[in-house]
Amino acid sequence: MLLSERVRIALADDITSGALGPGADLDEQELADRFGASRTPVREALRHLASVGLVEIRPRRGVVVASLSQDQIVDMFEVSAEIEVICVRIAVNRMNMLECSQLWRLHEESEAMIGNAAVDAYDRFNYSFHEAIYRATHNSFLAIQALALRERMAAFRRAQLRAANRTSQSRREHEHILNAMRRGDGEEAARCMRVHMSNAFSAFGRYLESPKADGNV
Amino acid sequence: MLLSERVRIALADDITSGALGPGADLDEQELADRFGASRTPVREALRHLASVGLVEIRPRRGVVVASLSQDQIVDMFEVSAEIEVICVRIAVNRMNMLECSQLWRLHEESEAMIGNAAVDAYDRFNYSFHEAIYRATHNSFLAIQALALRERMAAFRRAQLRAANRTSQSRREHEHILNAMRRGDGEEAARCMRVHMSNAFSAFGRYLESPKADGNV
DNA sequence: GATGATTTGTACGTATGTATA
DNA sequence: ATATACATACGTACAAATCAT
Repeated sequence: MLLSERVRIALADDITSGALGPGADLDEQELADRFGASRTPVREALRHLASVGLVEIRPRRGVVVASLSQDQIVDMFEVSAEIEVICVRIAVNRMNMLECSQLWRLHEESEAMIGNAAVDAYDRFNYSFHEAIYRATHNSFLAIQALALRERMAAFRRAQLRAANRTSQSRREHEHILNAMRRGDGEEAARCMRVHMSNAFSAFGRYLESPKADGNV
Repeated sequence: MLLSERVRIALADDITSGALGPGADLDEQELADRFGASRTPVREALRHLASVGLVEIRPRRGVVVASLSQDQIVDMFEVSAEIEVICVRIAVNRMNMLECSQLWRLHEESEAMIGNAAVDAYDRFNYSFHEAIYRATHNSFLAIQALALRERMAAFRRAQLRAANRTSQSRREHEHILNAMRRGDGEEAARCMRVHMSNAFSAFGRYLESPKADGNV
């Protein structure tokens, strides 16, 4: 694999996991030293991260981890919800039995992950669950776009999961979605997904208000 | 402005305008000579174009203008249609009177651009028209995403407009959309937009079959 | 406001991996 | 299968701009 790819993946992990918080500046030379590389592949990795919105490049002034205003986050949540609704509606019409059963299996496995102790495990499951829906659309382009947006919002999603009882409620909502999907009721599945996303957003809002609402995240 | 930015914009124009066709290979040194720059900024421009999907980088094997399979194009059209539908539905709920009147003004100006003689002018109008709808959503993130996708599909959109009578039909469809929007009927506007996008796609399909259907575009 | 230090932007050379003969 | 040619990937050096003093 290319060195620039390795750097990019490592940095993306650090950002989406929260190890590198919003606003943290990313010195090219420092990163190069850390990865035992030169500045060239580091630069290419940073440019790529900028194109997917994880970092912000201020020409000749350095690169920082993207920090979004509340308005921007609200906008992203809205788009994210609409995309998820589209995906589930299309998936209902196109998924095959294997894909449907895989979704149920994932859902069943998630039963062991409810509760605030296993938020990280539930977060990973949640990622797989939604990704499975994306794939069930049989539209690769849509799946890639949806996945990219989810990746970009990883930090916020994790935050909302930590709200009180959110994991167990999230799992119940998943079940409603799956039941509608199994019946082939696309409109009902879409409605359930909309509710699911709306609740996630509300939980994120409560999270924002509790610790410190400084307007940026 | 940064040199790499200038190169990127120039190349993006060449690709979306069709001057550089799908599959054309983009030699770093050659481009560097053409722009009077070194390979470094050219490389960064190419990386950026790859991230928005306009070119394809095959590691250590060179960069070519992206050439999409028919399946990929179908997928993109589908996503594009869904995005447009979302935008118009949201726009109906959020646009103000100024934005509404601007849409109508644009629409009226387009009357002079129907017919196959003015396809380029109509294409530019069409871009502005849909962009105005994006902005009327008052969701910057959505507007940016929608615009990026439209840019990426610029070549295909131009192609479908050249189908017989497509401009005049397109304009009529715009009028239906605008009438529903003015009435504040989001669902009807969404339906009209879906029809509009579907017809554009059909026109593109006819275009694909006529000259040479080699599977790639 | 000027000057030095630091960091990015650009240029260029070398090495590595790919494709072709 | 081996070797050769080639373009890219990476490293290094310099130039230019920003910032700190």
